[in-house]
Amino acid sequence: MTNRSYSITELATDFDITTRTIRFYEEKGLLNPQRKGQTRIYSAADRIKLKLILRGKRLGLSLEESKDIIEMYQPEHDNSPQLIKLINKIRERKRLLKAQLEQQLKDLNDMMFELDEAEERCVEALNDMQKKPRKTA
Amino acid sequence: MTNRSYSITELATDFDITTRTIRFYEEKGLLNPQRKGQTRIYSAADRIKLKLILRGKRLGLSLEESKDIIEMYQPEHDNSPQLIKLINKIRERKRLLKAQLEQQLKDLNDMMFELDEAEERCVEALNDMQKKPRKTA
DNA sequence: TATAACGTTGACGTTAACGTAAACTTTAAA
DNA sequence: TTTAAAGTTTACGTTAACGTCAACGTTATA
Repeated sequence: MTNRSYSITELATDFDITTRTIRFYEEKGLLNPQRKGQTRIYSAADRIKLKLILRGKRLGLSLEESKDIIEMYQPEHDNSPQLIKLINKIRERKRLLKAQLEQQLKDLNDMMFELDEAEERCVEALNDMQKKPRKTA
Repeated sequence: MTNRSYSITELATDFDITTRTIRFYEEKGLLNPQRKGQTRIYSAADRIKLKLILRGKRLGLSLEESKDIIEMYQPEHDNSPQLIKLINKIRERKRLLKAQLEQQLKDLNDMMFELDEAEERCVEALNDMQKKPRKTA
């Protein structure tokens, strides 16, 4: 299933990006669609790769990092030393992601708290202005 | 307390950034340290602003957005319409941050899960290679 | 007094991630 | 058969967030 193929504009509208962006990702080696003549034909796998790239972006990864991660999903496991290196790479990446998320959670909590405080201060200032009649001294 | 002041290199080493970066933030209107002659003198408040900027960066905010947020903390609440606008701005920002975090949490969970799978596949492939003697056909 | 150590202001350079425009081909429909 | 809709390559432009000089001023200390 999901063995259909996609045109470049189809993917672009699906993911709300431009065709230029998709071609750019190919330029950078993140995608390698088949060709029918000149025209690019995207498979279901290509579509998934695109999804991975965009997800990476949302997480603050660079295209290079996303490329790295994509390559982890399709190991050319020729020999065991290569496999071991890949496993370590995956584990390291997981560590990085985890640390990053924990920091972001903390940052976001702090920021939310401070925005709450700021809002409160504003509301109180408003109330004070409503009580006291004028101050247009 | 914390009423001491800081030199630019002091702040730079504290936050592990360059002095150029700090001056750049000033250029963009995010900081406005006092001067003693030509030399910049940073207050505790300036230091906090810097912290806010860097936290914003970690959360994926642009400098413009961080600037916006910083301005929320120090309202020039001249009149109530202004205050009301600020309150709405704060609430909108909170909504944005919340939505963003939820997406990131989901993205990160997904990615972790998939990396776990990838790792497992690798480990299994390794085991298979260890059992079977050779395949150097 | 000279020579570091730290500060300053330009001003041009760099990188990532695309945007934009020109010039061209292929396919399908009027 | 022309024209419109998608596709292509090539190449230069753009923006954010700094990096990297160069040229200069101010302490302070050997």
